[in-house]
Amino acid sequence: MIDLKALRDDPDRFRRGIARKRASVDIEALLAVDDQLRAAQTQLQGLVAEKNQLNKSIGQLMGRLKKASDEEKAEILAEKERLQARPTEIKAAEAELTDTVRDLEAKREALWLEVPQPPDDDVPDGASADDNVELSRWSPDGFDLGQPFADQRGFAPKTHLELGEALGLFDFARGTKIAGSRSYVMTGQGMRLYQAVLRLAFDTMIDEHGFTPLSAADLVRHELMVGTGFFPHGRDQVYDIANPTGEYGLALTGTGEVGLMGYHQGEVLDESELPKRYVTVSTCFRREAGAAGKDTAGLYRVHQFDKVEQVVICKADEAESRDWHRKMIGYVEGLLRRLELPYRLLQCCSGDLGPKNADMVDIECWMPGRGEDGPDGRPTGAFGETHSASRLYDYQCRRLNIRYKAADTGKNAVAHSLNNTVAANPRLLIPLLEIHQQSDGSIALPEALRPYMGGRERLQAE
RNA sequence: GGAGAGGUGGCCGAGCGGUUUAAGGCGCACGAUUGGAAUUCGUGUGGGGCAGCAAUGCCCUCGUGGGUUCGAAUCCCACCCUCUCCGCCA
Repeated sequence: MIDLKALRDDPDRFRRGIARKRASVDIEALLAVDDQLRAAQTQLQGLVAEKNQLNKSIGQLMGRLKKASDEEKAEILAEKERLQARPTEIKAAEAELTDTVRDLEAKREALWLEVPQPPDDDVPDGASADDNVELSRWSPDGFDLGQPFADQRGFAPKTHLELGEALGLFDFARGTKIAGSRSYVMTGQGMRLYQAVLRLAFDTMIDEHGFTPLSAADLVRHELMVGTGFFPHGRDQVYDIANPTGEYGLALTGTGEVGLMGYHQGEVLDESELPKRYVTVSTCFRREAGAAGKDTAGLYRVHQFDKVEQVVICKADEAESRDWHRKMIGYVEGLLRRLELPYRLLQCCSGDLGPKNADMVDIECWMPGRGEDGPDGRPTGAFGETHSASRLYDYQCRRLNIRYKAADTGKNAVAHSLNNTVAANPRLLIPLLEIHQQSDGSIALPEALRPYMGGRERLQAE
């Protein structure tokens, strides 16, 4: 939700933002409704003020009634009759105006919610993910992203599906018995690896980066889904449990961000408490509506998964927001390096940002078993998105009503928020298995994971 | 699931149709007193919105929404939420 005052002051900035995001939102209609609404409000308030004044007089008059003599009482009551004529008159006009105001408020709200956060000026312009810009890439010693896997390692890579089946790490056939398409069972050392990656990611955020671990609910009120910006747009991606008795139901969250941001919903924090840095590991649920037939095989796109997520709530300062964004991306880079996984940073273009973001950087890991098939009928490898770092400024905190008392002015200000994946499984297991596979079909485990794997150095058929 | 209690400002708490622009207290801020402090005294102290260059004025807000009334924290209806006890339960 954008700042309406900012829109009034500089509508052009928002017009540009809408064009850059390839959105179609009627700013002119919003501005017009806003003008009408404020005029009506002013008029209504004048009427109510007059009514209140008169009623106050009546109140004072009636206060004298108790001590009054009989003839004074008659006078007072007659005076009251006379005085209450005008308030009665105002009431009728007021009712009509109130309807107008409510109607305009609803219209304004609907248009207002549609206005996306303008992308930052340094976000490259573009229509879709195809226009995203690679910022950097990294790969561990001994792996060259410019060379085919087979050429540098001396054998053709297997896909994570083939590896997992051979090593007994997961089971799709039985998974679908339990939960239908896009479901899976992590088995044996596969389940252990799954947890090892999450634990490494989680512990690193706490011990090395000072984040506060939280466990908030994954089943949350609709109100919070609206506040975090996943409702109403995106509702079709959510497993939603309508409440048969009340206005609000519950929904299963698609990311830990929802619970973490909901923690401070409606609060006024003190500036000295900021920044708030939270990390959680949560189960995420996504319908993947509209993705039918896409990435159906394997662990890439599933309905239920687990994710370590980081969130920062900081003061309303662009430089500080930008600084946190870099840091939060840096934490992930550190983790991926420790996991010895080749990756690249991708600057999302304006058209790929979504309504909430001023800026978004995706991190993609190299997955040798993904991508188009080569001449030998085997996949040639491709980058696949594993992380997404969002910078939202005050857009989300305004919806959630998360504010803080500014130390210098003493005024309340809407805070800024950011979020980024730390590790999402099972997807991150794809590059992990595919990159670290050996010619004998075993998986060499990066050193950082070994303590979480009972000291094992590799996974092999047992 | 059964039974009951309750939602008032940062917190505690009074009010139960009109002199309430929500008493009183605590906390907090500023000021006075003091050599400095404690004490004491004084002043101020929620949020949202509209108008205005501003000072300021006004409107809304006593869980939420509706109703009765000239007038609602107070009366009526519906809903939401919280707590306690019993039952069930990882």
